[in-house]
Amino acid sequence: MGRTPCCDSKSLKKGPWSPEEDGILVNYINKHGHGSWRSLPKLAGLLRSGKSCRLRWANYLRPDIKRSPFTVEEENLVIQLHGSLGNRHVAMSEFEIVGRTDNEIKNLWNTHLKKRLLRIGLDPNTHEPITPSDPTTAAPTSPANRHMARWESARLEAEARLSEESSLFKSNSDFFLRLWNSEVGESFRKLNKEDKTICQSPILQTSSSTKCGSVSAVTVDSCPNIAASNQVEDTECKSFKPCTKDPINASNASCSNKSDDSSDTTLKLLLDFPIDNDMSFLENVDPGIYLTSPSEDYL
DNA sequence: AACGCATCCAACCGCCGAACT
DNA sequence: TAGTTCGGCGGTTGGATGCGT
Repeated sequence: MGRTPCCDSKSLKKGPWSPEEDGILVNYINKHGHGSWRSLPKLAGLLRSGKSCRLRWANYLRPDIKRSPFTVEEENLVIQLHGSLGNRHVAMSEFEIVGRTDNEIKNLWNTHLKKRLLRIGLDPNTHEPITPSDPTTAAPTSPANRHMARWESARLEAEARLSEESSLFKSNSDFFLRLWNSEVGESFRKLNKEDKTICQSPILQTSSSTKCGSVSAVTVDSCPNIAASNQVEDTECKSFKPCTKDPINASNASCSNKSDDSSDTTLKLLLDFPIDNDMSFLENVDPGIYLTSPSEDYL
């Protein structure tokens, strides 16, 4: 019973890839496509596991990978998306951040962005300001830091929104085609077909850290207009507060049992995203604190 | 120059669901 | 249907490199 093993794993090579191996893999895939990763190493003449070949190709050799450093816009987008998607780096890389691998995004998050959030007083897991009552987090939460945290949240929110709006209007048809073909579209299709709540969809079930109830509260906090106008009354996911500034969240907005939700609604939610962020909290604040604001002090 | 520490990132590991026999 | 492998994902590791003392 069961499949036969593809090869003797003991004879497989591990560790860094040599340029020769890279060349063999690239040539083979260019000629034949990767096909079955399981049989690729044998057919290509590599002493590697199919898994290793797939990783090498996906994370390094693929021709559409950007090798340049992350831009500030990309970094901000990653932070923003992390608030919505959690650690679903693959979804970020495939859907939103073109040319970046999930591994790159993962590394960026773990080495830079997590620390950046901590430094401005935000919990990287929840994206909420760290409270003094939380004994596991030692970051200071002085009034100045809290202002900085909210300031940074609002700034990231606005930048991500502008970025997405611009890409949305640049290629509307392409955007919605991608949206429909993505997990989001699949969720809509399943929703209509099975009359189930999207909270039970594989998209959300597979998310380890951002299941239905853990969409970024900071996002909502920093755009109260949305929290008030777009918050979905939720029977399945008690704490779900979608901030529908992005397609993913737009889909999450159907987290209620309203199975008649449609892409029209999603589009409306997207387009209804308020232009004005509530920056009133910046009033009555000593302007001096912005001299060391995060935007001037990128880590 | 030598050392220790911090950071980066490619690659591996472990797990899970799908696919296969 | 059961047992096994495959493919894919998120988490983690460890060697290479940079930087400060």
